[in-house]
Amino acid sequence: MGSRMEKERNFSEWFDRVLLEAEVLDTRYPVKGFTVYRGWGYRIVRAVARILEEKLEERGHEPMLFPVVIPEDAFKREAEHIRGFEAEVFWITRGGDTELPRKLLLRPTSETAIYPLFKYWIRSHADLPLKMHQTVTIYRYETKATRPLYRAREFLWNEAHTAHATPEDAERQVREGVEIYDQVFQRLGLSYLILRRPDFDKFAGAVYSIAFDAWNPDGKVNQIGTVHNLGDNFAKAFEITYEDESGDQRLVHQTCYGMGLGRVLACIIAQHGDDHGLVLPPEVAPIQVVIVPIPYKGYEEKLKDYCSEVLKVIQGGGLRVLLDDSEKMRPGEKFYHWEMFGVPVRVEAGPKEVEGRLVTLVRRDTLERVRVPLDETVQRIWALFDEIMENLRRRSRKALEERVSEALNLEELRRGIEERKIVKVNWCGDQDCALKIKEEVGGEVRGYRYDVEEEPSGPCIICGKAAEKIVYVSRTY
RNA sequence: GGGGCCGUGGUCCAGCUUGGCCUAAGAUUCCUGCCUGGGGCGCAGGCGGUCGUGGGUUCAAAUCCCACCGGCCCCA
Repeated sequence: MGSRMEKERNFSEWFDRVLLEAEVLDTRYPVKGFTVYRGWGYRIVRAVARILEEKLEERGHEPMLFPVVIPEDAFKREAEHIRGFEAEVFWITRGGDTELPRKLLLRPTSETAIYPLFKYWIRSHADLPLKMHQTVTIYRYETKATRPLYRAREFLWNEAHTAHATPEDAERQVREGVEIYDQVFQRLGLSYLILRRPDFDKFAGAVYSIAFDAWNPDGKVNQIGTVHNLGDNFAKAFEITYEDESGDQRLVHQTCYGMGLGRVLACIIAQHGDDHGLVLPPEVAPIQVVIVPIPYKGYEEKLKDYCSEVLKVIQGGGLRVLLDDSEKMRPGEKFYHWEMFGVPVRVEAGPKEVEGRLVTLVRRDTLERVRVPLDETVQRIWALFDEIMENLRRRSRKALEERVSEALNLEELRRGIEERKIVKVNWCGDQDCALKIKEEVGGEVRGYRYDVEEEPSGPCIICGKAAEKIVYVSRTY
């Protein structure tokens, strides 16, 4: 492809092209809202999932796998929850040509699948806390426009569900959930705001919700994870009780949290990518190092031997490496190719390197090159990985900071949203004022900072009454 | 929920207004061969299309009409 791709100028087009050319997805599957993960994309997603699963299991979450179908009666147990999801449910009403006596639905999230079993598993305080997680696909009949990775009707996520003896322990668990997600996202070099959602926007059935809103080049925030305190709402609906030390039956307190793996992938692509394509954090790159030989007449044999040696050395360093010795592409073409795929480090080896027993290293994030001795190569690559991550993290954080602005009146807010900013405003806490904001400027009140205390700097931007919180307003996916 | 735009070999797209010279043009990709080789090189030859799907109008439809499927954008 000869033409330029400009991420900042036309994000949407850039994104679609990267998905296609870097073989992340094939969006041509002929059903709205359903897409195919191709090898490169799926390997990245699995790497992200692996990091998360490891962390969850370190912290005592047991992996499980629940069925995709939920019976109608279980789904309808918790009133708020139904209200939140009913409009988006895919129903199974027939088997062959038999009408099912009991309708089934495809999970839009798994609370109502899992909690009836929690009731079996939890008998006494000794069974608590109960912590599980699963990585599965979920199904939501989205009525808004679908978008690959950002908003689909089938998507991959990991969800964790926990049950506790006390509200305090559930509170502690919420903090743990936030911490785990924060650590995973930090490892990927992503930047986001951790916001407590306003009550009108919390998860259906929750007491409150916390969300990770990541910045996106087009100015719409990307919700990559949420953590909910469910209180005893579901425990009441599903009669999940335990016997405490004094022999009384008590309701459990629950939490759940979910990470949208497709959205995390979108976030990696959107935050780190550049006009050459993907830029992958080394930890999740399917191939971390690609060796590109630079042939020259009369050097064929020597070069081939040298490249095999380089390959062995790098493999010996525990790196996922590919020697691209195909003759289909010229070196320059290979450079562009592997840059599109986001391979973190390229190793070039030509006549000069053969002579001096050197290699040329090129880092993907800055495209800077450096020539180093072969016997230092492995350690230099590992060091480069650290530098790349540090740079990606710094760049992304700076981009977030530049995207956040403040507004003291509606006009400033409108301008901020038009400029694709995430705008801080004073808010009284009234839902009507939040609705007014959306009507007037098109951005939504996403909530207030969870990890940082922020005092309002003036009255509510809409009604002028005393402000309760500083909230962040942004367009959304 | 409302409005607009779009769908033509793998990809990007011309043709559609004014139906017939369309047996569908071009670029790119892909295949064969030669030549190359430190940033998308060059030459020659070749493969590849139910014009999104279904119906309708017509002597004649990629082109006009209807429905559906899929995609994009804007607004609420």
